[in-house]
Amino acid sequence: MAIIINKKIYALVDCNNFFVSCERVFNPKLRQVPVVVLTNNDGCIIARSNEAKALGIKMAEPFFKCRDYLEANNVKIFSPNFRLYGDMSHRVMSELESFCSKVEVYSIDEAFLDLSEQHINDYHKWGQQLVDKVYKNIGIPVTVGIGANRTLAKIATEIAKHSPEMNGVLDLEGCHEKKIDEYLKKVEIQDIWGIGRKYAVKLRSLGFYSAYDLKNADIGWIRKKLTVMGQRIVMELNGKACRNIDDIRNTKKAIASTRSFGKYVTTKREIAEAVSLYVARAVEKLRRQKSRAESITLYIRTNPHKSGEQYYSNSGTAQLEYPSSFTPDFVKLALKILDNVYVPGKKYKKAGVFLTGIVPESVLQRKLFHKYDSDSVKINDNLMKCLDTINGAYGKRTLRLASEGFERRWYMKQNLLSKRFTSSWDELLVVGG
DNA sequence: TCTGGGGTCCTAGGACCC
DNA sequence: TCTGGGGTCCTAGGACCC
Repeated sequence: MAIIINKKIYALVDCNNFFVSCERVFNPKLRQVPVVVLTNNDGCIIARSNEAKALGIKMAEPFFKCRDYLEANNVKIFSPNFRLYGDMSHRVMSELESFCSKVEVYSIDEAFLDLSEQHINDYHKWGQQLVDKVYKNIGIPVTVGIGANRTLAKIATEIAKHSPEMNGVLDLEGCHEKKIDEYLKKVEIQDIWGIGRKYAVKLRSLGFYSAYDLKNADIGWIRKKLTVMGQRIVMELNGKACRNIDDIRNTKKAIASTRSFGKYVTTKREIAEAVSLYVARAVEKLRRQKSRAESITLYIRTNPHKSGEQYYSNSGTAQLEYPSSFTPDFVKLALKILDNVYVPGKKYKKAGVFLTGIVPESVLQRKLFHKYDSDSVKINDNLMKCLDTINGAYGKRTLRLASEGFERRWYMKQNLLSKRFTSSWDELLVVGG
């Protein structure tokens, strides 16, 4: 009797130079010219068009260091427009659903498609159709890599991106094993998904330079050096499927809101304003995923890049008596922590809050010996619902806590922002205007 | 003058229990 | 001076991802 084992097969769809591509959709003048997008606060470069890459502009390069060079080469520069990118991402992901019933959104610009149960005769052709359709309907160029697991699909995408003759598609499953090995030999160790800078240094010092080298490593030994994560990578390079993406990614286990300040901040009052805003944002995310949280961590720090000044960073965590999603509960705690970690006389550059101990909204666990007043929780829930509704309809921060401040001189820099073409009536694209 | 933000998973080690 | 063994839970810290 034959035992049929369902063979796994995955595709990774990766948007090319995603943030740049989003800007280009609404501004055709940006095509064929070098374009970069910066991080918040116009700090570093996070996205580069191919033309910008060809100029030797590096990923994560601080903007102030290369500004002159960019301007001299007439590179178009943008502050990040995350509303626009989020919206475009959503459109791409919806389009992918017409190609596969199991789409795992992995990041703003990537999704894995589990093709194991799809009936596809020719994967390569299927991939090409996908690339064409997404570009035609949304205007975003994508690359598709296909393999026996997510690691190999990722590798296929990387190879396809650097091989123009592949036209954006590589199907490793359609290759003989020898051919796959040939590809793996060309993939450098630090380009494998899950091998970062530290591990790459370690592995190279031990004689592993390519994905092919790692594929043939002793698995027990790798486990000791790189934990089970490393073990799984080696198994996947050998064709087994064992790395999973958390299916329930939309309910997060931790929620953060952190930002650098647009300028140095010294007073506790200004930091308190920023912290109030970050808390408000984090708790809003918490409510959006229908959860409550029990503890909050706050950290503040000075500029770690500034030599000659003592770097200062400190954090504190505080617990509520029961899980909450009521913003003022967390603001109160955060400001109390701030009293403990704030040291006068320092130039602060960044602050952040993390919410942890997250539980579903419905599970309001009553802790013994603690006062839990269900009536006031109901009132607070309604108050927050009202606030979220108004902010949803009239724009974020229409209603906010007075503690967030009004001047906000610490707010991040965004000097080169493009318009919110897709999310603001005032900023729709004007044709022929 | 100017260096992002938001996540995940894993392990070691301490606290605590019987 | 001697000073068990085994389990669980929690947290901090380190690695990684985009």
